[in-house]
Parts: sequence; C-alpha cells; structure tokens
Amino acid sequence: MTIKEVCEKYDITADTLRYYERVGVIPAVTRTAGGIRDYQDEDIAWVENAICFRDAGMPVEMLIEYVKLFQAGDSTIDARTNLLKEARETILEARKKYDIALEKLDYKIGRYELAQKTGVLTWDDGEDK
Amino acid sequence: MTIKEVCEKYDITADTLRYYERVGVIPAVTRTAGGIRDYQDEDIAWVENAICFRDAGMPVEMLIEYVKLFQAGDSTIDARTNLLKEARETILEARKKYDIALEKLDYKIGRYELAQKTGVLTWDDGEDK
DNA sequence: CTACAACCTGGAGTTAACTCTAAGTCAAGG
DNA sequence: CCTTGACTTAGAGTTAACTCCAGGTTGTAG
Repeated sequence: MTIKEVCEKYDITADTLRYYERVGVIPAVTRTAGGIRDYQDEDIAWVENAICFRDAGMPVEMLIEYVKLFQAGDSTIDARTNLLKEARETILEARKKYDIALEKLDYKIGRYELAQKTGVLTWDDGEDK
Repeated sequence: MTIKEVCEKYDITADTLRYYERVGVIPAVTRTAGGIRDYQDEDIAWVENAICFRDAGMPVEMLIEYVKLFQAGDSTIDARTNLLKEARETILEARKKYDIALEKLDYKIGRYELAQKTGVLTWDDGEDK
C-alpha cells in the first residue's frame, strides 16, 4: 500500500505519516527496493493504532515510548502494561471532563431554546454561560 | 476573590487566567480601585466555564466567539445556540474516539496480563499494538 | 529516452495555547 | 515612611504536533 493510499484510508496527510515514522510513533515502514514506502498489514496496524491513540489525546511522546519498549523485546512487557494502564487512566479522566462539559452544554442549549420559544431569557443563577 | 485564590480553587496558573482575560476567553474581570483583579461570582462562573470547555478540547477561538456574541446582546441568541450545538457535536465525536481508544487499550492490557500469568504471549491477529 | 507525477530527505516554518520576563504598582506589617 | 510580597502590563519565549519547502530520486506512460 502506497503512502497515498494510507493517507486516503485514514484521512491523514503524508507529512504526518512520515513525521510519525521519523520520530518513532510507529516503527520503520517497509520499503520497496527503490526506497519508497510500501505499507504492509503490520505497518498499517501501527498507523491505525497511532491515529486512534492520538485521537484520544495520548501524547506523541508516550507512543514513542511504547514503540521503544516494544522493540526492546518481551522483557518490557511489564513496562508496556504499566504504560497502557497509565494511558487508560488519563483517557478516562479526560472523558469524565468531556461528560461534564456536555452536561453544561446541554443545560445552556436547553435554556436558550426555551428562551427562543417563550421570547424570555431567565437566569436561574445570576449569570450566563 | 484574588487571582491567587482563583488559581488555587481551579488549579490553574495566574498567567493562564490573565491570558484568558486578555484574549477574551472570559470578559473583563472586576477590579479594585487600585486596578487589582477581584473576582466576583459572575467572573468566577466565566472562569469555571472556560476551564470546563477547554478541558473538553473546545478551542480558545470558539470561547472568544461565544463571549463576543454574549456581549453583543440578546440578538445573538440564535448564533450562540448554534455555536453551542456545534461544540456539542464536536465533543460527542471526540468522546466517541476516546471510547474506541479505551476499547483498544483494554484489549491490549488484557492480553498483556494474560501473558503475564501464563508466561506466553499469543498474537491472534499477526501483529501487536 | 523523455516527461511527469509521486515519492524521498533534511530542515525550516507554523499554530495553538500557554508561560515567562522585565519593569513597574499596590497594600499590609513594623 | 519603608520594606516586602503579591499584583500589574506588554511583549517575548516555549512546547507539542504538525506542516511546508527545496532539491533530489523513482517509476510509469508514451
């Protein structure tokens, strides 16, 4: 699979894919004899995971750390598990904050829509937002 | 309430609070005669909301836009509602991605922990991560 | 064999969101 | 009054994560 095809498949730029490889967010991608990237299933799996975890706000540094541990072999399985658990906690925390924001948004939207219907804006709590 | 007290209450730096005010993420904060910030309930409500929405990944630009609309008066209620609804959709999308990442993490953690117990790492799908 | 598009690299530039610095002002204790 | 510490501003600096660019290479179509 060419870089272009991977770009289209995951809606990501070629620059970002090369950047991920360059800094180690994903391991070195398979190349053709001429040196052109030719993504295999395994390369694509790394790309997919990188995008997934980045989308969840996991920092690039953490993904690099994971790849390093992975490449260091089975002796790092403990460390990898810990890293993943830490990431899990961080993402859970973040998601909690998203839920709080959604509640707040729903409350505000509800009030504005009520104001729309009745033509009157009421402030229960002395301030907006 | 002094800036320091607000910092402590929300675990945020004074620099960030001043920055939010400077760029318009929150409206101008109440001041003492001497020009020192003295946060009132209303100011604090804006701060709290700003932090909440920033924590949910809402960009500073969007918060500034909302404050501008708010300050422009009741004629912008439609626009405000639309902005909030857009924010809601964006946050819902993001949260979906967090859930996908969590699933992936749980799967990986589960496999690593199994490997821990049995001493054997098995790859169902031909690749890790 | 020649276009020509798609690819390559190394390195510089951009963007969002802070974060820090310098130089000065305010306010409470002695 | 004087010190001392918290506060003020304007503006520069930092960081993460891309994003772009220049100059060169690869590979396919005619």
